[in-house]
Amino acid sequence: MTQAPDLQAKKQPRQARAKATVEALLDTAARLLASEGYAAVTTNRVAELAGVSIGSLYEYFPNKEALVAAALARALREIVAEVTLGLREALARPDQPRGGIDHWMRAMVAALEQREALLRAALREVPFLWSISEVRELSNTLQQVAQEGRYKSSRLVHFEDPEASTYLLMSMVWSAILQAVLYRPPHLSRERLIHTLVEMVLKLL
Amino acid sequence: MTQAPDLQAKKQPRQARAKATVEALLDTAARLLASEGYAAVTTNRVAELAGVSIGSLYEYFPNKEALVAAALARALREIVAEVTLGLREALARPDQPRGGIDHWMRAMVAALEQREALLRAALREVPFLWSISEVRELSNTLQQVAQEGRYKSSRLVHFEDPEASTYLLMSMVWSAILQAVLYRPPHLSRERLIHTLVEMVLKLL
DNA sequence: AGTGGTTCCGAGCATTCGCTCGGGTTAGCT
DNA sequence: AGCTAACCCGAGCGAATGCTCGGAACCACT
Repeated sequence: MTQAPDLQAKKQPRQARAKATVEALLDTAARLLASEGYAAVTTNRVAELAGVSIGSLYEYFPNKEALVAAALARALREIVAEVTLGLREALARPDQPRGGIDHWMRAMVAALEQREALLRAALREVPFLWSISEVRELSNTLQQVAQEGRYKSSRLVHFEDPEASTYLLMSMVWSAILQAVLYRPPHLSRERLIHTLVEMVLKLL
Repeated sequence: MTQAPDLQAKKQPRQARAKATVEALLDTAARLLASEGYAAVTTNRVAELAGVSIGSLYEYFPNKEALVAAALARALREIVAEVTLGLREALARPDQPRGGIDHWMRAMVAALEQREALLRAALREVPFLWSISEVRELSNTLQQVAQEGRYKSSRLVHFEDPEASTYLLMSMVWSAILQAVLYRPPHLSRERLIHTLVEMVLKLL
């Protein structure tokens, strides 16, 4: 398998001007990846579109991979934050458990749909995706969030193997939503997806 | 997004000698993709490792993408065949429904595990994966297999929306297995995965 | 105004890789 | 044997791309 590249940031921007440069580079990299795919993300092009010279790019990122990794890590952190917030809101609702689960599902769908193109390109084309720490830790993070939901809600999962069940249930729901958002199966609208998933989860709890 | 490349075969091998050449190229491409990732699959390298000249490679494949696509399509057809066979065997078992479901799950896990590295590289790195027709049709094919299983088994799924439910259930189980095989979560052994999945599916039927 | 650190610049180097093309070799047939 | 089509060969072309490097411009501080 391909060797994991160096993803460490090279240098920290100190002045405000430099911070803006780095932000512009990250934005442009993400935009380009989402709209034209990984092959279109060339360092020269990113620098040009960001209104920055290629030399400046290499002041803050050791190589191309580190740039893309930073852009993806930022997007992933946003997603995790939104899903976590969604769970908190879900637990606060009076119409448990259906209302809570429904709300949480919608939060996940929204978080993924907002970044649909970026996620598609990342998952399908970025070779070093799994050497980005935020990506590797995602499933653990999600599992922790799910466990928290299980503890705090009044309902409990009744399985012989609650740990594996929670992990699998979360993993399955997440995969199904991701799949549906990215692949858009023609006969499965967003509403139908959410409703069916809610029913299935309720049946399992 | 990147434009879909031409994946049509250029010319058919007629003599046995030529057929062997094509097979060697497909084998080598798959092996290289599985062991070193997509970046390592260069046409010159594939030809060299296959013991064939680069000129001969381009006799039978119009471009690099078509070569990789052909190798992946072959692997996918094998997987579908094994999963379909697994369902037939499952339906013939006396210990329904648990024994059948368990058997089918094992068939899926085995089919995917056998090609673990190849699938990992394909799913993570091959940019044009979704312009391969066998890939695009996979989820439909699987759904049809699942529908067949639902009809032929004595048990029926009792959902308000049986079509969406079957699709989602199949999609979720498939994703969960694929996920588990490719990412090998540390606390989820094969046995634990299969057992938990069987329990969940039984609970949903 | 001087100074040292920070930021920015962009032409071009070095390398890689997909693919062509002109020509040689082999198989199958009469 | 002679002929044609199928098959095979591999040096090298052309284009793309990651990244360097020497130096200019800018900022914050005294």
